[in-house]
Amino acid sequence: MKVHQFARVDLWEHEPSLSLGCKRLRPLAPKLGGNGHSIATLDLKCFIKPESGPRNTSGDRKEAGAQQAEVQSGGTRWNPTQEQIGILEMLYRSGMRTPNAQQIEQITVQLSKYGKIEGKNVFYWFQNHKARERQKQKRSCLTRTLSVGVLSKETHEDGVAVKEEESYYKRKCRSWSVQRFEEESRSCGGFSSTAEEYHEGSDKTLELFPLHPEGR
Amino acid sequence: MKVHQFARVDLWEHEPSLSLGCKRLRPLAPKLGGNGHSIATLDLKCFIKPESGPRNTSGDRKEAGAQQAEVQSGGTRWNPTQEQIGILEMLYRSGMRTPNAQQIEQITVQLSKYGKIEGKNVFYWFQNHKARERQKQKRSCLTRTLSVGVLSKETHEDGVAVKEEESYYKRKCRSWSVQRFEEESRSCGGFSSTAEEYHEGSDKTLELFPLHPEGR
DNA sequence: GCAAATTAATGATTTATTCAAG
DNA sequence: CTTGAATAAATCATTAATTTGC
Repeated sequence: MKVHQFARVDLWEHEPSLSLGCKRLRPLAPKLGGNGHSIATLDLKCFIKPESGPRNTSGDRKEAGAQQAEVQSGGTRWNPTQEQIGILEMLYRSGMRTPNAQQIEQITVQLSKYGKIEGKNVFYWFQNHKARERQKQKRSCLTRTLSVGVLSKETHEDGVAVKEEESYYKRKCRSWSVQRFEEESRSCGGFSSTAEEYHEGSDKTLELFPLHPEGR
Repeated sequence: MKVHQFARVDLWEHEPSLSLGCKRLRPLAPKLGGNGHSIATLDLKCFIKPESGPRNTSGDRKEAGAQQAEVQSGGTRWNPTQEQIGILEMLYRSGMRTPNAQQIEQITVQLSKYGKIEGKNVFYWFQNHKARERQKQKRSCLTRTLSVGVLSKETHEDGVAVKEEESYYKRKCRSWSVQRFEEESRSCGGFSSTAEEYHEGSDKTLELFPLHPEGR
């Protein structure tokens, strides 16, 4: 293990312009742009832009010079339109789970036709949808203690073949009475029919994009 | 390999335009002063740029000399230099825990003087450092049931809770038969996951940045 | 001493939880 | 109650340390 020893670095020595505080900060252009940067083999959220934070109810202080973006319709959280949701669900059903940066970008571009939207919304949507789907499964599985046992085909949870050794789940007890189901849940019939997600033999591996390389 | 076919929705009909969402609009005003919650404006990773793909560097084993930073280029993972680590730790000690986008950007700019680095590295560093600090605390707390606090010297695992983890790791058989004991102990009082802030002593009066309000 | 074999750290991602707007 | 947003925990993967046989 290394022992860090630092040599009195003089932080912020130059660049007075970065005057910390809530003063003014220079634009700081995003670094990408230098050389060939369009490879994009991976990676994701580059979409959560600074700001968009909830605005302070008592006075939304924006510092001077802030050209503040387009009105954002309220500035709160994204409120997806039906079209947007429809498309997202379709993508989800088709197997997409964790879109990478470019995919998110593309999706965002498309969805923006139907309403205001940012990349991070897309990113979060997939995160949440995936998580809640899983959650629902678990709960469902628990509720009806079915022992299907048959379908352990393990759906492609991720659009990509899940080569997980399965048996990863071993989360601890949570609020729901679940817990002891932890072990079982993933094998609880690779997604029983309750949810409307997968259904229909769409081999889900249809993938609209080359999904994330994802070494795992 | 599978051939991707896609759904009927004619998504992606046009060209991507590739402009990456990461646009930084408003400067963002720290919410601080708010009441109980509202994470102010934290938002983060807008730094993981698409690219930086892992590059297989056959060979290129760098000699572990006194210093090896700088070139780095290889393309694998970030390998912080001592200076970088020093600065990061200093910031951490001064109270910074979850820097927002701008802060990350600034830090990155500064740290790049000492070696190649990207914003996401900074982001991850804080995430990991914070998490591991907590983890260590927990472990420590568990090990010695006392709460004398202070000292936080080291980790003498007296076998109290150190052995259990065998079962926790059902990784694929790695070569190592490790048994790392990183685990829970949720019962370790005084350390709920929603704990406020974990300040180890230093009463950061220093604040290089407007510290994150950190509501939670 | 040295390099392969192990082990400990820790960078990078994904998943689970939490919070609160609507 | 649903779900967008954000954070924390878990976990995967690679690299530096360290140990070990020569």
